[in-house]
Amino acid sequence: MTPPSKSQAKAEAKRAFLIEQATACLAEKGYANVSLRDIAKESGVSLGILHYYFASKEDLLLAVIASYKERLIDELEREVVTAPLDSWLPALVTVLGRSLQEDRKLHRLWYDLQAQALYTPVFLEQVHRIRARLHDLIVRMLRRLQTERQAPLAMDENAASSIVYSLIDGMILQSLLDEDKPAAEALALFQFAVQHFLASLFTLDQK
Amino acid sequence: MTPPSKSQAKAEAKRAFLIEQATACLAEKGYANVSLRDIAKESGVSLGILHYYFASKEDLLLAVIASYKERLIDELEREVVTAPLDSWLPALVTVLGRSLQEDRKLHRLWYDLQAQALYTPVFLEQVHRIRARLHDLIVRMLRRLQTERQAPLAMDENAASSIVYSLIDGMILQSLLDEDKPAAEALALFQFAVQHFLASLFTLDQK
DNA sequence: CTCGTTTTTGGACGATCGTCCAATTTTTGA
DNA sequence: TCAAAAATTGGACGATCGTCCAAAAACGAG
Repeated sequence: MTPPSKSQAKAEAKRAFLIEQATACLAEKGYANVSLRDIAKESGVSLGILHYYFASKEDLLLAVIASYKERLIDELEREVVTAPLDSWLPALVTVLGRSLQEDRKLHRLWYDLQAQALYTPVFLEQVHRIRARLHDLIVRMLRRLQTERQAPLAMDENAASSIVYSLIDGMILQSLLDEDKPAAEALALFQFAVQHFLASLFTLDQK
Repeated sequence: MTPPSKSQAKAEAKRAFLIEQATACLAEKGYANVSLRDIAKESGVSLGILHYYFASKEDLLLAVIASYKERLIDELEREVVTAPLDSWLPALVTVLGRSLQEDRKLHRLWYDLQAQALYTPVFLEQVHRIRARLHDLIVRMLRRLQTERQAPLAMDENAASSIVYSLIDGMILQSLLDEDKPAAEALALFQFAVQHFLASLFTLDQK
C-alpha cells in the first residue's frame, strides 16, 4: 500500500466525522447562528482542530453541503432502481413521506443552505450539483412511468421534471413552515399531490 | 386633531423610510451578512437612529418582513379583482412573470427570510401571515376559475390551493437558483406549468 | 425669542466572531 | 527505542457585532 494510505484514511475519517457533527450543529441552529466554536464544542474537539482539517469556515460549510443530501438521495435512488416493478411508486412516496417526518431538521437546513447559496456564489455551485442529481432522479422516474403506462408524457421531459421538482420542493417547505399542522395530514396532502400531479403529466391540458 | 398627530405622522414616515432602506440592504446582502451599520450607512443616518426607531435588530427585521410583500400582494389582488373577466388569468400569470424578472432580489430575500423563520419562532409568525394572504388569494382565484368553467375542482379547495402555492413557490426558487438560464425560457416554463396545473385541478386522476 | 421636547449624533462597551500560532501531546516509521 | 511527523491544545489577535448612552442639534409651542 502507498505510504500515506493509512494516515490518509484516518484523516479522512476524522474529516468525515467533523463534517457530520457540523451538519448536526447547523441543522440545529441554522447557518446564520452557528459558530465554529459551537461546532468544535459539539464535536468534543478544540477550536484549532477545525482549521487544521478545513482551511476556513467557508471550506467546512462547502464540505457540509457537498456531503449533505447523499444519504437521502442514495436511499431514493435505491428505491427507484430496486423496488418491485408494481409498487415502486407508492414505495417512493412512502420514503419521501417518512423523510419528511424524520429528517425535518435536515430538510430545514437544506432550505437554509439554498437561501445562503443565493448570496454566496461558491455555495451555489454545490447546491446546483445536488439539485442536478435530484433532477436526474426525477427524469429516470418519469421514464419508468412512461414505460409502465406505455404512454408518452404530455410535455417535454425536462419541463416535466422541473415541475415535479418544484412541486415537491414547495410542499416540503410548506410542511416545514406549518409545524403545528398534524404530521399525518401534511403527509396525506403531500402524497396526494404527488400522485395527482404525476397522473396529470400524462393528460393534455385543454386550455 | 389629536396633539401627537403631526409628530406621530412624521415619525411613522421616517420609520417607513428606514424599513424600506433596510429591505433594500437585506435584499442585497442577505440576512446572515447584513449589519445594522450597513443599514444605517445605506440610509444616510447614524447607527443610534436605528435603535431610536426600533427596539432591537430583531424588531427592525420583523417590521421588514411585515411590510415586505405588501406591494406584490396588493398588485396581485388588484389583478384578480379588477382584470377583465375573460383575460384575468393570463394577466395574472403575466404579472407573476414580470415580478419574477424585475423583483428577483426581493424574491431572494423572501426565501432567505422564510429559511430564517424556520429557526426564529418570532419571525415564523409574520411569515405565516404573508403566506396566509397568498393562500387566500389563491383560493379566491380557484373559486373564480370554478365559476368560469362551471365545473367543480377535482379535490378539496384547501388542498388545491396548498398545491398551487407549493408549485409556484418551488418554481420561483428554481428560477432564482438557475440564474444563468435565459429569463425567457424560465418564464415560459413557469407560465406553462401554472396553466397546465390549473387545468389538471379540474380533471380526476385515474389510478 | 425661549425653553422643554424630540431627534440625532458619535463613540464606548462587552461579547463574539474567524483566524492564526506557538507549544504540547500523540502517533508513526525505521 | 527514539526522533520525525502528525494531531491537538488553548489562548491571543484584530475585526465586527448589537446595544447603549450622554451630549449636541433641531424642533415646536407659548
